[in-house]
Amino acid sequence: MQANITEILRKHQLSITEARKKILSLFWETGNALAHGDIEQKSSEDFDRVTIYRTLQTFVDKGIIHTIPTSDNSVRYALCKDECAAGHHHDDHVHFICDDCGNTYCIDEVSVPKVKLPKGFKAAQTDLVISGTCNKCEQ
Amino acid sequence: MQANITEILRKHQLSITEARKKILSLFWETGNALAHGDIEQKSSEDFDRVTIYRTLQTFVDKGIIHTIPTSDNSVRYALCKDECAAGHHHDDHVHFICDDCGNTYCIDEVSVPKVKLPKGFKAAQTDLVISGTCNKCEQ
DNA sequence: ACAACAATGCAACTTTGTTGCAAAATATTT
DNA sequence: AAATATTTTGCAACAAAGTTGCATTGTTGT
Repeated sequence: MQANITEILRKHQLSITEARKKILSLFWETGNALAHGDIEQKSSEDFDRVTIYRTLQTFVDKGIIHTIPTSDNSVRYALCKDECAAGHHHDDHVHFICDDCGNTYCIDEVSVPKVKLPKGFKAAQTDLVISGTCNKCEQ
Repeated sequence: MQANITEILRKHQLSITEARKKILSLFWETGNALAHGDIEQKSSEDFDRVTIYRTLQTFVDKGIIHTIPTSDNSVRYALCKDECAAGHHHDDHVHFICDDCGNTYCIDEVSVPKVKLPKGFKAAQTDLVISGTCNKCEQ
């Protein structure tokens, strides 16, 4: 696993640093998406806020993580599938944000349906974000 | 038109104030969605920042406008259709954000497709946000 | 081990969003 | 139409989020 993480960094031509290893492993451990604030809480003793900003930006640029739009001004980030590369995101799955626990999931099983846009509109990226109650909060 | 705006406010049991009239008319004039920042730019001489925050929040609560999630920490707002009421938003249309000009459109012609979620997940709201090139920026 | 390069931390700053409270505006009552 | 009650606004002060430049530290390749 630890080997796995350095491998990912290497594959994307990033130098192996403590901050990057730690932040990347956070994504692996938690499984679901993280907001900047989440990461800051879980590693504020280890790293400066600025480093987190820059690391997340780097990961997005390199196609290691992708952003998930939200309506509450707290963009979430989640690991990309292997097909994503620098500048080419292919995260065509549904994202689910639980109103209860706040967790954000990538629903890989469901893919985003193709949508026909009016004349002149060209889609580059499609984001389907569903909010509601997740399977853990549901009784 | 001006009559129209006060009518909308009255219909939602809001007192008629300069700030609300101005902000609401901004939405009518521009046609497409506005971020808080946009409104601040277009009316900073007339109103305090705080008033804009509160007014937008009030409009969302009352079902006059709805939010559009984004990946850049700048939630946009757009006018709701008539069916929306306090606490009950029914904005099941697609949103389009142009990467070029930054404009955000409500694509009323296209409605958000129903999605089947894994067991235990219950959808409360579904947002389909497409980014790319709009019909004005497309040559 | 060394030089070249990249990443980090720090400080200072800008922007964005929030809260309490007094003043002003709007609505309601008589 | 004036007086009262209620709501909204502006201000100030603050908190949180995000950015930038630069010196220091860490990483990489030879």
